[in-house]
Amino acid sequence: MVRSRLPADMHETAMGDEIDDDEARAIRAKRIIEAVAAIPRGRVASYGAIAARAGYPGRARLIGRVLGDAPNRLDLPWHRVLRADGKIGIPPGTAGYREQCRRLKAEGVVVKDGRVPMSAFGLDHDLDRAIWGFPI
DNA sequence: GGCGTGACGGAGC
DNA sequence: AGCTCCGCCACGC
Repeated sequence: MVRSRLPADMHETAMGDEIDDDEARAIRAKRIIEAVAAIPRGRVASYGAIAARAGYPGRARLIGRVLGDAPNRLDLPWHRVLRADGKIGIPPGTAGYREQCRRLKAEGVVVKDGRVPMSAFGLDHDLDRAIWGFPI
């Protein structure tokens, strides 16, 4: 059993439990998948927000990696994850890009030129409404 | 063990 | 809005 040397997984081993790199990857994937699964239908979140919510702040790129490896499960709303500016992260012209557009529009999310207005569909929208009583 | 790459993000211009 | 850098870091050569 090899202790994980992945820098960001050190907190996993801080309690003294021995884990190898594969297990560390599995834990990361699980947390990230759960965070993605928690995005409500018709709403979107940024890679960075999911990273933070999964316990990996500042590591937005990790989310793209995990989602890229994850199977295209129908029950995993991977399409609700976008760049911070609302743009689709998958390179335009690819099948994945078109699929993401399709799945977003299918649940009422507005996609214009490969971009979603985060102010209207991002989770902050709900937060602002909860705090202020209306979207700001 | 370097090195380039990327489904990122923020700052600066 | 767009375009550099720069920090980030797992992966595959």
